[in-house]
Amino acid sequence: MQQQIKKLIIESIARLQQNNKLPTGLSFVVNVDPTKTSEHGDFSSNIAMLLAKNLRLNPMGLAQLIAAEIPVVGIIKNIETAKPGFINFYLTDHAYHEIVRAIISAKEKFGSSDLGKNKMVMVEFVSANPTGPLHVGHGRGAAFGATVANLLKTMGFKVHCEYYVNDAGRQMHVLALSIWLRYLEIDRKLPHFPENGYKGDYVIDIAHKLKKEYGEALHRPLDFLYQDLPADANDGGDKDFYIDTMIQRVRSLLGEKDYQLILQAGISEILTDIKTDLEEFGVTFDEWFLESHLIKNGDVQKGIKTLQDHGYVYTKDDAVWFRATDFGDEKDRVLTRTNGQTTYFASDVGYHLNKYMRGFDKIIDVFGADHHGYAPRINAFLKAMQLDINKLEILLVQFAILYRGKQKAQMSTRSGEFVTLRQLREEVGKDAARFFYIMRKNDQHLDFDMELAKSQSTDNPVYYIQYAHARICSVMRQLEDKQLSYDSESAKTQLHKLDTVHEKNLLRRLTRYSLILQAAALNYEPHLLAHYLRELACDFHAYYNAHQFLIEDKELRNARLCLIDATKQILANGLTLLGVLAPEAM
RNA sequence: GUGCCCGUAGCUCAGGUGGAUAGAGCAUCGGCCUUCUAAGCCGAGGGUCACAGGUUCGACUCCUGUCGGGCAUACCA
Repeated sequence: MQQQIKKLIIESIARLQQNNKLPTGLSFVVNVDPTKTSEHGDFSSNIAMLLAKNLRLNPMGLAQLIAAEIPVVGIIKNIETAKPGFINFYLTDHAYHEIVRAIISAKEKFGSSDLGKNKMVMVEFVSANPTGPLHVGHGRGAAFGATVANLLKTMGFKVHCEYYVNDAGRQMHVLALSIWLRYLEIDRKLPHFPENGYKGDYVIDIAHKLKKEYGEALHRPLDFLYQDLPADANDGGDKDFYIDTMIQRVRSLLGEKDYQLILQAGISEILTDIKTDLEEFGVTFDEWFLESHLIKNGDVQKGIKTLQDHGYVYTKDDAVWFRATDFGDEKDRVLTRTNGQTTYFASDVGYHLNKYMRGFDKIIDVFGADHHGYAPRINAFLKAMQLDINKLEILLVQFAILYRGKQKAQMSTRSGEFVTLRQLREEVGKDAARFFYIMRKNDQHLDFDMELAKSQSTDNPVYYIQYAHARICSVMRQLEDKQLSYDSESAKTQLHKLDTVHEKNLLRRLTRYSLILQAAALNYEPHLLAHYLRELACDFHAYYNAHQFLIEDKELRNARLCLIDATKQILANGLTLLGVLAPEAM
């Protein structure tokens, strides 16, 4: 409808130019916006004010000139000009009814479009290190990424969801060490657990599984391990040096075969846990991409070598550096460390190279906010490789701060004191969690109040929306009890019966759905949809309280039921995109 | 110190590429269940859009500065 109105305006201006009422050769962009209040009609354009500026004309006069050239036919019921120079368009009732009919016939497909033209989009999200269960911070990335992916799919993009598994870095060794020490602790007391080790209970669980499977086969004499160890942090030493020394000793003590066995067992346990956790959260991936795979298949080295060939690499202090500062980063970045090992950044260079090679039209990285310093680095690399920077979209998800009432819940993977995503789901439920996570803009801090999410009351927007859906289902269920009928076919021609304020509001709201969906998808802003659904539910609840649907008047009953049927459909469509159930009864 | 994000009602937040009288929800106060689910509805109060300049027909929105908060500034991932 917006497009139609835009076209009408452009045609009007063209006619004015032909009649020499306006100069030719103007360049302008026509804006047509939905109005905030129905007093200003349904859509409004500021074109007259924009043109008046360049032409030095009176905006109001120009608005009237343009408006007078637009025929009042088709979807247009009326055109008015207002104060500074707005042109306001009023739609015919027929245009509104058309939307209802479209919803009823398109059903769950309503709102989707082919805007994406089957372009391939990769969305990489969550990508939490496989060193422990997902916590509530990861949950936000999961909900956000999954919803963005859903939205893009309905816009006709081909979406590929990917989880990048950092299974190759130092933290994996820390994990292996932590597991092995816990394994030993089952049978004996150890002098000290590393400050920087993973202290969560899940490590102990994995240790017990190893014990069950391998018995004491992984035991080793410990004299060597604890002999002349450097001091740990609790003794005023360096916790990294302490744990690295220990890892080295454990590797030689266990032998590479047994060491890898422990490490792989750890990764696979944790990864399986993450996978089922996300599945239960309604989040699935097309691919779990391993960092180790990237190293094995040579993509990391390939990335470094290409940079080298272009002369963007130098050696300093026996380390290999990328000249990131030449491409807008604040400092140069190490690719290969003095000890010969490649950095996380080197892996990411390889990974992004790999992503670009796979031929996606758009690549979206959803990062936690703590990675925001990372964007310039990646961009520097892309520029150096002369890859299209605009293909990559880095979306930052700010932290979710968990509240239990007014009490803040702190989290840290190392200390083992954190609220996991699983705990959150068990406490507030999947629906509330999914909704709360995307309720706020992604670059906004999120105060997640668990008490509120749990409460089954007015305060809770999830229930408010779901309740609207359930209410409509309930009405439909009671048709038979009351020995009434609903003829959806003839209802389509009886919509003119809808003329109350509540009905107009609801119709108006329904016409906005497609626009909101498009904005939410193309700007990666799922919160727009969440807010819209709340407003739609609000319009419905008001309508419900003001009027009866199951009434004697057959035509009016048909029309009203048709309207709430369409409302139900949009509620269901929207909730589904957000990963929230639309219950038939509550 | 430098970079990024943020500052809107008592609280939590919306306010596409500048638009009309700055909006929701919670909380507060006052009403509505012999009628389709009261997990609901109706009404009221509540604001120097952090502050100061600038750009223009018009600024919560864009620019500059100041103040305040968060995050980041590794040869960790």
